[in-house]
Amino acid sequence: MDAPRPAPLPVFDKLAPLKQGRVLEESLAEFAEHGYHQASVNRIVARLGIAKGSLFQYFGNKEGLFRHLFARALEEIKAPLKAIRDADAGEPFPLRLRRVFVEGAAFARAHPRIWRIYRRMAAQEDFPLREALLSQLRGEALTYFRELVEGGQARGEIRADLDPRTAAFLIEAALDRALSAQDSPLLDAGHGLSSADQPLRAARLAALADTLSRGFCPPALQNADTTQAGDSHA
Amino acid sequence: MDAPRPAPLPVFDKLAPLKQGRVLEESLAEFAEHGYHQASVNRIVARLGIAKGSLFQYFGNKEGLFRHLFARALEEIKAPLKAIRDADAGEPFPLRLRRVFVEGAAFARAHPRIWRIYRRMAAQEDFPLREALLSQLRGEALTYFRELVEGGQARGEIRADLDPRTAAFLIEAALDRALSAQDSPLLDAGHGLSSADQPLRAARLAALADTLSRGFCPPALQNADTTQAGDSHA
Amino acid sequence: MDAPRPAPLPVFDKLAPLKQGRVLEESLAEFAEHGYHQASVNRIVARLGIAKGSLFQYFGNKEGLFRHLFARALEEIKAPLKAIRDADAGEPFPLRLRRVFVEGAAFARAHPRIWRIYRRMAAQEDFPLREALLSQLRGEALTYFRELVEGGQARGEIRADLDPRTAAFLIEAALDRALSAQDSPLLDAGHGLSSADQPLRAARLAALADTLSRGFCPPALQNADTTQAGDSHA
Amino acid sequence: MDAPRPAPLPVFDKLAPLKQGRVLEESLAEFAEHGYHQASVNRIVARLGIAKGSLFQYFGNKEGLFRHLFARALEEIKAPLKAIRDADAGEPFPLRLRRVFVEGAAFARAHPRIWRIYRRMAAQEDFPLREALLSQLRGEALTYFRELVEGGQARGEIRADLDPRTAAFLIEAALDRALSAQDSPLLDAGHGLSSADQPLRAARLAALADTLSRGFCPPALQNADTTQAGDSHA
DNA sequence: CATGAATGAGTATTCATTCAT
DNA sequence: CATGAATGAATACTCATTCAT
Repeated sequence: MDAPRPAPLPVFDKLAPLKQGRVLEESLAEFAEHGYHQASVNRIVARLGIAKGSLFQYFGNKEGLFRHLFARALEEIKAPLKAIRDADAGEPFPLRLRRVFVEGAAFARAHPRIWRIYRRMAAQEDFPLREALLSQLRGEALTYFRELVEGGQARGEIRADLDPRTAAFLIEAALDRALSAQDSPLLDAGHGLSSADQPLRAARLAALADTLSRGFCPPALQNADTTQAGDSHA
Repeated sequence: MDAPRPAPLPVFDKLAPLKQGRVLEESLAEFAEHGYHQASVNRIVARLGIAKGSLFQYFGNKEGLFRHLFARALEEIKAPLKAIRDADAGEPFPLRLRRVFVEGAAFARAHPRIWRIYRRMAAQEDFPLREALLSQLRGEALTYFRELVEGGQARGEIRADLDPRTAAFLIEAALDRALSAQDSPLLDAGHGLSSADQPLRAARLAALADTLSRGFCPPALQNADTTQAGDSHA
Repeated sequence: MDAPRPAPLPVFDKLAPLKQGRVLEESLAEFAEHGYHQASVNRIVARLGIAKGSLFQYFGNKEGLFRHLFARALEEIKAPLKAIRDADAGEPFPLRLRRVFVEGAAFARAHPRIWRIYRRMAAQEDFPLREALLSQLRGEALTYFRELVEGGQARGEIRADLDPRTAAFLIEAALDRALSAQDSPLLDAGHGLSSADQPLRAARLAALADTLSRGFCPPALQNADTTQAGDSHA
Repeated sequence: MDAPRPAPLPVFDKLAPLKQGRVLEESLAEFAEHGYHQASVNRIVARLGIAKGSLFQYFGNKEGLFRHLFARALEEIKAPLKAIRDADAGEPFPLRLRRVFVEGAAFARAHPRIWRIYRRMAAQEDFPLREALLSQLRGEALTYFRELVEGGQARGEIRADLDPRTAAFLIEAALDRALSAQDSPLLDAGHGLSSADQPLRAARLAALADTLSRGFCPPALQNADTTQAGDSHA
């Protein structure tokens, strides 16, 4: 379960990139729809129309498939995430936080299957890679949020006595829930994040970010409202 | 044989309460450890040292066991949760929010298996009862938080232009993550909530609540700090 | 399977006759509906609202129940069957054969559950008692039919060169199928025996008997038609 | 996974014909010996010495196996049955009826397991395919018999006032019982059809056919005995 | 290197039978 | 003597994994 197999998978890499793509696509879909244990190798090869043995030749076993899959997915994700991260270095904190929510939501919408797998992994103890990936991903996110906060403090936009880790924790919690609510009306519970109405969603995301921001700002800045509108919504 | 089996399970109720307790304990543990699908009836009866048939005589089938389990758990939970809810009606909002976090955390610590099952249900699409329970539980929580906020607004402790739903959403997100972080260092990521140090945990919880509160308060009240200490921690 | 247990069942006999009756009724129904193996002791006790252990105390086991059941059923049946047998000793053969069909059909209609069990027993190799009961019942029937035929021969109503066993075989085959067709449209296949129209059924039964009779009669009697009408039917 | 699985079973068809044969043989035997519900997939794979999963890979499930089995059996049967049907179109009715009995009996002897399964299906209400197959098979048989009779009527060999359906019903009943009697002394009850003595069996079959024929013929033909011998037997 | 038939330990579930109360 | 909880071998069925072709 936590055995070796960091194998470089020479077999799969030699495949036609087109086929590689299809394999990864369908596998990703299966894991997103059913989670790790409930995902069925039989179903994957059926979707793909390839031999069952091939998948095992490519990846050794189910876990190998998942590891490879997720590793590849992470690579594809890194660039856009880094882009979000670096794009707005100079702007004031509340705007940056808004952007984090809005772009984070856009990202989750753009990669719904990866997002779903990530959510399942976070809640399910027996996912392979859970430990490694969770600590890495979350670590990066928290570090980023902390730096965001610390930057704000350096510029006096955030009160100095706020522990950046506390702020980062809240940001991450709110963002995670907001993104989850997006594709599950049950989790959204009427808040509007799972609505099909894009402007409404944007407004709700902004409201969340702004309300958090307010909690972080020094009293002096409280009136200087960075948010033009209030956040009442239909 | 072809009924939907909402039956009142007369068999199990007649068992010696001691045995009932053991059965519920071990089953709860199995579901908490493995989730619904991965939980094994075989393993449960092995843990219990009883015959396979017995469990089916008690609950009809796996889903019946789970439903019974969860129904019982909910009943046991209701009272303490209501107690938290009603205890502090007269106090100022920030104190009430703190209490929500502290008591919520105490509750999750006291019922770690129920909490785990709940988290799995929220993330896993194919849990039985998921829809019903999630909408009920979350609905109640959000309603409570909203009323908390609206009460604060009525007393001028919270700015009037804050949408109570936004506030409730943030509270719920933060609380949920805080409670999850408690029993999983991975989710905690060094924040201190999964630490064995109870005062530290309490301080961290308070810090989360206070930082949220601050975001909700009107500017006038920002200085009247309800939290004596800052929230820096080792 | 062919073990002892001819036991006199002292326990069951001491029960209140009313309860005895219910037990036999419901058991008979279960075996008629599901056959021997598919019949469920669980279901029987559920129908009866008695303890599972009781049934085993009464009859030892499932097979014991069935044996007792069937024995009792046979006893109840004997009298009416004998009545049919003896009622018409003086009449001409064709009339007697008609009566056999009509009264046989009436009997099967009056005791549908016993008839069904009998049919299942005849086709299913692993019914308990199959051997004993089948050879007894069929033996009696064939003997009766043979005597019927021999009586007819003695009176010159049936040609002398007809082997009575052949005739008896045909009668039994036709009767058995006619009775079976009565409660199964599939077996009837549009012939009218499973119809709700009683006169039609009677006509069809008579037609069957008469056509057989004709095959048995000596040429001289062929014109003296005992059947007023032909047998065309809607 | 949720389809009704009318699937063409690509797996089994690719097996070595020798193995295919063994699988079908043993399965057929199991169903013939025990009927549908009492037949055990475990037992079948044990007989075959193959893994349990294999059978399910071939046929999907127990019912799929049975359906395939029966479909194959029907195909193998069709040709010889049609041969019987068409062989003797020009001959007089009594000879044709004899041939039906003799060849029918030969057929049942050649395919005893199929015959047994058929009998069980007819008596057991909950066989898969029962309705479809019974109505089809019996329909075809009755139609054939009716045409046989109508042909006889057209040529004046059978009296015009005989309802062909009545005649067909009797033929089918007698034939069915005769075939059943062949492999069960119990059903035969000393008539000679289950005897090992082939000429005796043939004589008894002929006697049954002839006696029926006689019942169908017009008076004028009664003396013109198509059967050289009477039908007395040892 | 692709194939896909073979595997068998695993799953949930049933049910006649026993026996302590 | 009635009770009904306990039993466990039986059932049909699944699925990741292997390996001969």
